[in-house]
Amino acid sequence: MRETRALADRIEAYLLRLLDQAAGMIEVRRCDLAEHFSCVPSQINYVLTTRFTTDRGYVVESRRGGSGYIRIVRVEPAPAESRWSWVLQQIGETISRRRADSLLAELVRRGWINERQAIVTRHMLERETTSLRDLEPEWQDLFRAALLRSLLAVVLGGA
Amino acid sequence: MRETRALADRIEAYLLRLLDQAAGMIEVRRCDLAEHFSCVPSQINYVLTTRFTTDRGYVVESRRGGSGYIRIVRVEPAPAESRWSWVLQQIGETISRRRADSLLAELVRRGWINERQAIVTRHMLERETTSLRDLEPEWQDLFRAALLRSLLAVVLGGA
DNA sequence: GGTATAATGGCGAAGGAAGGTCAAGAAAGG
DNA sequence: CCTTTCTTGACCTTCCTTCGCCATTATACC
Repeated sequence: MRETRALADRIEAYLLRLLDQAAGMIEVRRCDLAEHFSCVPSQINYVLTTRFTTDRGYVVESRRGGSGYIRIVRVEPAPAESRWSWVLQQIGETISRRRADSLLAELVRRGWINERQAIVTRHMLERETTSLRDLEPEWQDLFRAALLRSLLAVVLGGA
Repeated sequence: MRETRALADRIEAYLLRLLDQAAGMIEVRRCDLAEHFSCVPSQINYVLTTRFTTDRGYVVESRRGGSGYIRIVRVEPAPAESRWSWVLQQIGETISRRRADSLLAELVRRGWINERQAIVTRHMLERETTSLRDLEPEWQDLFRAALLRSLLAVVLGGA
């Protein structure tokens, strides 16, 4: 007996429905969900890691131990999917100072961030990268990329 | 019959409420609290050591023996000191994941950032730190501190 | 004043209650 | 077929709760 849709899809749909009803933020218990769908608990993790990713505009937090929980938050305003993925692509795995600067300039030109945000971001990028100047150069570009991704996630995410 | 929230959380909430009512400084008796929540006294110690830490801006003093007490003081930034410099001081040179979580929780409690900002920040911290997991641990804490400084600079408008 | 006793609080180990991770195999899709 | 996606199960980590025993202080009694 084959289900029409994969279990993972049904769990995803269920969580999305809950999110709609609850204004974008829910807390569930992994074991409850697993029981509800008669599956192993780790199936829930699979759904979370494949469906509720940052790229799609979700943040998942959890706590272990007694009365633990899993919290799913839809980040608002959903960082306009295409916009965000474009930015991620521009940043890539590593990014030089020069490329970071020009990317920030481009974001301002497009009106995605304002001048002030660009200035603060540039400043932090510079300041914190040099604070780790003892690190080998290849790590620095990796680090700058991580920093820039995070900063833009916050700025573009309206946080 | 399972409590929705963990006992430790309820005790924390209770103490925070008392602190608010009492302008940031309270004295309680461990045994009274334990009785009030129908738990063993050491549960109180657990709450104190996990919730009312220096990272979150609290100082706990106590005295044993007859008429002993536990005093909890919320440490506010000195008037001359800006929020930003207080935050910088809390972060320090390096910061663990646990301490970062604590600090973010306290910033939310103080109303300096909102829940959503904290969630996104926490998530970025986690995500980007593990993306550099091949780095030696001491660098990771250094990196986390840099990341947290930068993110909060943007969110709080510091820098 | 010294000492015994009662009244506090502190500490660390042990157990329980969640959730997380990883890898192997099955199913589906191309 | 071959690749990708899904599903499961065994084992791990984190957080909470309780318990037993220890340390310190005030006070009553001599």
